[in-house]
Amino acid sequence: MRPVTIKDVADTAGVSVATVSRVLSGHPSTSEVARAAVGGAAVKLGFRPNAQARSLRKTRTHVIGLVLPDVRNPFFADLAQAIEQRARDFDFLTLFGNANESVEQQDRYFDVMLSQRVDGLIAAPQGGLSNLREILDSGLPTVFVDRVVADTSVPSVTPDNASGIRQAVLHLSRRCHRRIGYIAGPQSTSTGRERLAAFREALAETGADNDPDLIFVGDFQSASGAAGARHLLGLSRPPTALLAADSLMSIGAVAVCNENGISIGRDIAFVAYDDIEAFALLNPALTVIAHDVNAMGRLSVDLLTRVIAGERPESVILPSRLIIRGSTPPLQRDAAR
Amino acid sequence: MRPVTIKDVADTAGVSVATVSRVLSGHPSTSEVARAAVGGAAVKLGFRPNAQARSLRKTRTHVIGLVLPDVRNPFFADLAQAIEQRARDFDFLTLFGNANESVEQQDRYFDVMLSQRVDGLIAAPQGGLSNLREILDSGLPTVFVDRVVADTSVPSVTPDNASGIRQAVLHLSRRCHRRIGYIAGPQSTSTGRERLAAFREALAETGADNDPDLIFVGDFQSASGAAGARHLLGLSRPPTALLAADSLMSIGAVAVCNENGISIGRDIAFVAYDDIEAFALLNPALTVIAHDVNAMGRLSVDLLTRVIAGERPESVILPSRLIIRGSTPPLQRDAAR
DNA sequence: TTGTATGCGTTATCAT
DNA sequence: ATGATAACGCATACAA
Repeated sequence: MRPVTIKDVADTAGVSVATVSRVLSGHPSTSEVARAAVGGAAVKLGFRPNAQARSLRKTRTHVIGLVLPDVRNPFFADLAQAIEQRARDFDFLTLFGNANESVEQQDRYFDVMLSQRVDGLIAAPQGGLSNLREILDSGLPTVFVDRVVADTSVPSVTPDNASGIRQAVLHLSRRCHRRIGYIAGPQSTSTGRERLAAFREALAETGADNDPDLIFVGDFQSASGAAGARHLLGLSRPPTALLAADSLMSIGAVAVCNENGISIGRDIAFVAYDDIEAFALLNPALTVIAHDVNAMGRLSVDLLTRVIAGERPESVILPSRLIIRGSTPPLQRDAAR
Repeated sequence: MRPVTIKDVADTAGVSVATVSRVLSGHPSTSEVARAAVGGAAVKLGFRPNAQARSLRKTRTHVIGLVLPDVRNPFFADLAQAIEQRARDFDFLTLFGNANESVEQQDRYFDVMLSQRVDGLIAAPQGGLSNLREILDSGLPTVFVDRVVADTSVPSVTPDNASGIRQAVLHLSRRCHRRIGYIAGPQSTSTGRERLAAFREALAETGADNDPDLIFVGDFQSASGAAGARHLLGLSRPPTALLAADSLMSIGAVAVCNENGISIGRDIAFVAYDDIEAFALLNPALTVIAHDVNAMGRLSVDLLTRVIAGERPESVILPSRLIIRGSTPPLQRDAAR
């Protein structure tokens, strides 16, 4: 079953390949009869232009690459959806790579994107500059989303990590919590680092306990959230409130609280990062640090199109918003601890 | 910044393009000196083979297409992850298309996959045969996953929908529920149809109320789950148990129960389709119809590789398992209704 | 308006 | 083992 080529169409339409090409790409210099003949032949033969051949000839592929750390993380799934939809507006196909929170897989996808000659790249990177060297050297238009790599001039769209964490800690502080357990993200990511730094600053600002034991560094996966909760709850002086740096770790942590019969909202306060739909269903519902994921996706595509056009757009920081729900009631008798 | 080609490498290595190609593709007929020279030049210039040109020349692209209905649905996100990881084992890159539960977008992605000349296609289709005509006619190796299209000879990997629903209804029946509200999936999908049919059969088998009002047809999105719950709870004779045909609709339905102060487990029983992590966190945790999503993903890739190899593998149906949790306690005083 | 011919970057055939 | 060259499918400069 040999694929149908432009030559086959030309033969059955009784014209040259050049005419077929012109008709199919909407070139103005085509006669009515040619359009009819070519159109008919193309439909009859079920012709599909070969994208490889086309983008070999032209310089552009009309494909953008998207490298994200983890599709199973609802935040990134939503982001992928938003980016893909927006890319569609610009007639870009999104080639999606899931790095699975692994630097090796991320690097492999960067390689693939280069080989596929994508017109641009949107990535939520991890690790340092080293593995991105080739991408940046190649001149491939690139935009970072959610996460960034320091010491690059790559435009980015990121959440206001510092503000989000600060709002959460201030809120807990107003609820009289002084021992706040923090399940941090991996320090190989900018979000992991920024959120942890913001947490420490907020601790200082509010005068809450700055106890190293109260900080557990996870890896943005639910298992590490569970491990973090186990560590924190097992402390001789356990925290009265928990704050986790992403949704997956929050899920793991909540599961551990449930297993141990520790009632969120009554025995312990809880704030999660990222507002995923299921968090509102919990009883009590979870207080979260929320973002406009859709805007984040749209903006990253918009920035990328401008980079492709040769501009150097400014990076964007999107506001974080604390949504207060039942998991962080005013601290009562627990304060005695 | 013109991309580096094999010609550039040949020039700086002082050999012909043929030799460069042979060295780079590991052809045995190469000398040690040639390997060294080419390798050095390639690294020095940061050469990336052009995948377009390569797959234009060869017949294979080493890319498989994956068309799924909705990345935001955790079931499909997990499935995408599993498929991608397995595809990697076969050195296949996964080109991902998100149909957004829309037939038009699905069709557009089918088109794209054809144009990109993917080596194979895995899809969870919706709608009828019509829009798949071209794919099947083209001879593109294809496998269906989760959903199927009737009257095709496309191998598939699907969950045992009938068994899953039947187990759930029998379980509720044993818990003495006789009025079970069902939030069905769209009848344009095989899963939507099969699950609804199974529900009706199970109703007959258990002798539970077969009241048309107790069936609400949604679209697999959370908003329709909410609408369904509102409809069912507003009935003059409301159900004592709710069953929703996917995780997103379950989320919407649970949210509505919460809003209306209807306590799941106490005021109403609830069974959700698909075992997503957050469902175990709810209080009480949700009873679910679960599947081995990872196996489903792996198997679909395995089947596809066999189709690509020219075989005609048998379709696979994976077992459904009912995981009983707190949301479906024995019916007590509510039975009076 | 249409056709001929060339080139995009790579692989493979055929000599050497 | 290596080099020259044709071919993959398409778009376009140039001629007609």
